[in-house]
Amino acid sequence: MRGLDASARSFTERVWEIVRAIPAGKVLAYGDVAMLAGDRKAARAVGGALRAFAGDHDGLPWHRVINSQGTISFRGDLQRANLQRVLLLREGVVISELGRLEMGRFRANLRALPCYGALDEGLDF
DNA sequence: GCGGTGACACAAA
DNA sequence: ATTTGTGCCACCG
Repeated sequence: MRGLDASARSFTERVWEIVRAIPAGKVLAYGDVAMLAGDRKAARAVGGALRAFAGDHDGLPWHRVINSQGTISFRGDLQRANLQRVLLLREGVVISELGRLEMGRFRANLRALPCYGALDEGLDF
């Protein structure tokens, strides 16, 4: 297996590393990040990891992470949602008027990203 | 250690 | 296609 050592860093740090590796113009679902981070079911915690980042050092393309339905998660923060939409459009990501994008076309290649033992859970992709 | 919280996912209705 | 309910996890009091 090509999984890295998950215990090397905290879940949050793993999330940051993975998100940092998402190429411009591509996106990933929270669930995808969770899987790569080694926890298939921790999609929700991924949001927390990015929340914790809020405002910190730039360089983390947090806007490239959306929900599995191909839409931006509002969760009450319209400010952030708008910014995220603009940043994605700026990278060439096509978003419909309903705020949805084609995952099949803009989803980043999982095999090209850091992976923390996701395969141990019997998953493959 | 326990219980709430939240940028989620998925199945069911 | 939409709306609910339920499961799951890391963080923070």
